[in-house]
Amino acid sequence: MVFSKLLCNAQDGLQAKRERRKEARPGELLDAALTLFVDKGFAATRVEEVAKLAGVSKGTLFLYFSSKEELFKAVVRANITGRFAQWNEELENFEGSTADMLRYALTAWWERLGSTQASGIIKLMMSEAHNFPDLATFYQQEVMQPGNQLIQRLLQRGMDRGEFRAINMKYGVYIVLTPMLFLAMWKHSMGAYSPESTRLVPEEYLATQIDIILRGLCLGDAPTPLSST
Amino acid sequence: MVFSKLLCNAQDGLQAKRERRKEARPGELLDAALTLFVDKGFAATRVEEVAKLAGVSKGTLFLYFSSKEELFKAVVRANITGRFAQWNEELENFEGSTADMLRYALTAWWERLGSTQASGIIKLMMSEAHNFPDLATFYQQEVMQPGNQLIQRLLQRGMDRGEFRAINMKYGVYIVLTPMLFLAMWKHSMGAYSPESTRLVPEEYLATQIDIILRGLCLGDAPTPLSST
DNA sequence: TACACTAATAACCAATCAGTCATTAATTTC
DNA sequence: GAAATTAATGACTGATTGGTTATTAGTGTA
Repeated sequence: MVFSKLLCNAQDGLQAKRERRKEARPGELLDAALTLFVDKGFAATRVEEVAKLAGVSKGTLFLYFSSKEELFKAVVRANITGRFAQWNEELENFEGSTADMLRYALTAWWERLGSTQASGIIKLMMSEAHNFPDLATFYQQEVMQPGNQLIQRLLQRGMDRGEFRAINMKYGVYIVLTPMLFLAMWKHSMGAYSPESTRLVPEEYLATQIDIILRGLCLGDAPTPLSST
Repeated sequence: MVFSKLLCNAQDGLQAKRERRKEARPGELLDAALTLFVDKGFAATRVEEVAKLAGVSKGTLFLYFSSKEELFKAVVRANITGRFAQWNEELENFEGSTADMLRYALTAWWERLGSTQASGIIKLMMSEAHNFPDLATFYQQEVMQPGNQLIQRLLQRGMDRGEFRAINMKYGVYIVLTPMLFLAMWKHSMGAYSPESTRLVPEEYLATQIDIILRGLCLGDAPTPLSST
């Protein structure tokens, strides 16, 4: 995070000395853009605000990014793509039960992505996908697809080892995906407006969801009343 | 739906005769606004487009709605608020098991809201809540809060009758809420960009989720490996 | 210190768009 | 069928903002 520097630049009103820092600018602009896009959405964010938060003029921003949309794409690329390598490896070498593996995967997701600013990008994508088809396609290929495969391998392991019951793989993936996406969305939208009594603590929410999923997924007789209508 | 009329008005280029229809205008404008807001989001929708789709001029729109934001509020009011009366009553008088009641509630939600244009409003609220605080508050009070209570009563019934195991009520509500919100979001965002092989069929998705939830919620021993890390 | 190079700026432009209002015309009344 | 009423219009305004460019100034070199 280059943020203390950023804020410093932006703050002092008295004609901050004009600095030439060709290397640092793109990263600082990207950080500023992430913050504002996450906070206000794509359309509502003004490029001039981004520039200001990064401590440069609007003209400078366009020196490094050819348009607002390119800036957006760069933010996504910088923050999400490429996280999967480490994750894949970790799970590849996981030793314990698949139930524990699922717990680990979801918890790690929360700690490394969900609880950080990066989760705002997920919300952003869900919110603006429809208005930026090419970005949606990019995100689908770079993020959703690898994520899907990762979850799928996890579930397959559980079934292969006789820990999980056999379920339709497609919807199994969504079972795991759903609480993650919900959490990322909720945190950045209605969550802020729910009254104290119903306010969600992310870690507790995740724990509950994991518990339900595992009860529903693991082998064993289905409990009491499961008659279909 | 007043839509055939709408489209007809909007279509024929040759100077459609100026009509005075004070009663019909608001409803037609509301329908047009719903369509465009759902399709493009609040910020990206131009009031002039709404007017055009409704077959009137922009000036006429402002004759019936004092601002774009008021128009948005009116759309929410017309499409979501007030659905709860019928629903509450139906569930109040429900006879069968609580598992069946949950199945019924979620299926009914899908048929009456989720599968219609109205689900777009849910997506819209999640997407733009942060930028329109007063609207978010309104939605929280008029939609989220009654919905919460409805689910809570359902879960309480299950526990009171010894069908569900005792769980923390707050997170129990989110267990039921999550798949609904996910479905509404997904359908209007990334869903359109996922490849055929992972494309979700809403009814099947819901059925899977209900199954998992009920296995996780209903009484009975927790299946095989549930050791915590 | 003078010069060359280019990072950074700020004034500017063109387009967009929510909201207004004087004017027009459909309908009702007498 | 003329006058009165008001639904509907569309040209206009003012504010905003993405993007451009001529100018300014920091930095390294000789």
